[in-house]
Amino acid sequence: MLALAPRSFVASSLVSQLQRTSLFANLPESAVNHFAEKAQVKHAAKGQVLFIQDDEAEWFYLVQSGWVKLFRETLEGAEAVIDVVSATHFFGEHALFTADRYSYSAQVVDKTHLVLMPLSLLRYHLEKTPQMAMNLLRHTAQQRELQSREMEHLAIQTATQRIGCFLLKLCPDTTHGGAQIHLPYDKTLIAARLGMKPETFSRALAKLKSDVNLKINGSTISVASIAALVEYTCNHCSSSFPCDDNS
Amino acid sequence: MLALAPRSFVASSLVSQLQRTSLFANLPESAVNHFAEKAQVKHAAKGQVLFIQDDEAEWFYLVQSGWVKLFRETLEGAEAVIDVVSATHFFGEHALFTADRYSYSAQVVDKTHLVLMPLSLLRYHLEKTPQMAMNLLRHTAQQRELQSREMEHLAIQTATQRIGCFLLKLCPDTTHGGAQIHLPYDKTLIAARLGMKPETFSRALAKLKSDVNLKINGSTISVASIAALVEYTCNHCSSSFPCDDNS
DNA sequence: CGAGGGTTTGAAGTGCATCAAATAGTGTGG
DNA sequence: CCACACTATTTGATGCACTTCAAACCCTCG
Repeated sequence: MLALAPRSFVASSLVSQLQRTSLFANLPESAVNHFAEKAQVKHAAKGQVLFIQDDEAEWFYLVQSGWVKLFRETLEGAEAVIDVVSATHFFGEHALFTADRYSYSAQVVDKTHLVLMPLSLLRYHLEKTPQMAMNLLRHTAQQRELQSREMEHLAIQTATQRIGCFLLKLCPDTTHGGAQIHLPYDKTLIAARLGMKPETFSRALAKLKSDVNLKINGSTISVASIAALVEYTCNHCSSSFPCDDNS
Repeated sequence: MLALAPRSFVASSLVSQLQRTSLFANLPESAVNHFAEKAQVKHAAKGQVLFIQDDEAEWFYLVQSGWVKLFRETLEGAEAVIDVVSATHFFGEHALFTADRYSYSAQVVDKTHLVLMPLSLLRYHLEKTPQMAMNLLRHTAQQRELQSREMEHLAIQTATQRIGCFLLKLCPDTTHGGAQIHLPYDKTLIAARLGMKPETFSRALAKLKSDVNLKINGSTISVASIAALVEYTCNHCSSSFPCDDNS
């Protein structure tokens, strides 16, 4: 859920952008064009709320650039962050299966470019274009897989280990030895994303720093040894590193 | 994820059983027959392991009766229970999207009747029978929805509240006032299912008992006031009761 | 009746949250 | 370019929730 978009993503045409996403891959060009015609591009600033839980759902969203927080709130004001999505990722599409209501809220957390497409069009093409149903099915199944890993993490890992896992997903796969990474968004938001409080995040990151030899400078972190981080983190997870390869 | 099968489920013919599941509903009869022909019925005793994580996946499973635990294990032996499934529920089908390997282990926790069907047949019909793809898509999307609620619970609810939610799902929807319910499986397993230790479960249930006036007799529990339980539990959740209506 | 697993209870420790306050960092208007 | 205002982050002190380890209890089944 943390993969970053290729640099060229935003620069290319809308149709070509769509074709490079999991949902529109290998679709008849006419279908992709149909979506591109009905699409609306929207530019949103930090803090803007795109929709809230239980809203009637009309659109689903593709992120071109930036970051969007997907979350739920309880009556008491506690917030559960479901996901934080970036370029090439979709959200809101699942409202098709929840009586056309969004089941979470979405808020922009950084300057963001979005593509809005009608859910009705998606529904139409799910029926009409079998490849689209297969694409969405594959996509949804993979999301479910990722989610169930996160459930496992919440249930059996410590805060420090969850942070380690988060950092590992930010390391380029090709890297051996060490890596220099950059936190993609607010530490406060990362904390919420990992199911902990900001104070806990701060302390747990400090612990990780001393335990596996990190250098931390604001939101830039250099990992001396990825192997050490893997050992620290992944031994307490059911999957072995790298665990995010959806082949 | 806790819905129980109608009593008549096991008694009916295999084809009719299939047709009453979300995956086979509204399918051409020829397709359902095709699955029924290739299906194997299997009877498994408590403790039997059906497959383990990373096994090559050949079958997906429908539960006719009994209970099956789906879980993952870490190197250290910690166990995360993904789900505990009963009659009319499927599992193993998602291996289609994870390179034909199961991504969790499955163990029978009570005398269980299963129907095994080849994943290859499912793959074939997903391509050939659009309604089947739509059915699986709807099913997967709903599972994802349920999962994300559980993630929320793990992140922001206390052990006691999670137990309250679990009990509420066992109450017949139609009930007003009070209800008498029966825990469907081991308390130890329920604890694991809810992401806590058996000791914690025991103590948290005792707390719930005194806080919302339960009567507990072994695995039989009577709830004096469902409303009280709802207030205790659902105010700390983003969805309002009843939250499991997938319309 | 006895063995073994499930369940409860107790005592002590750990991890995370909470509340409060200090510090660092960022963007703004002057 | 600087000072201020505001937010993000860190740090400290304390409390609660959950776990751990250990032992007792209970229940079922051979």
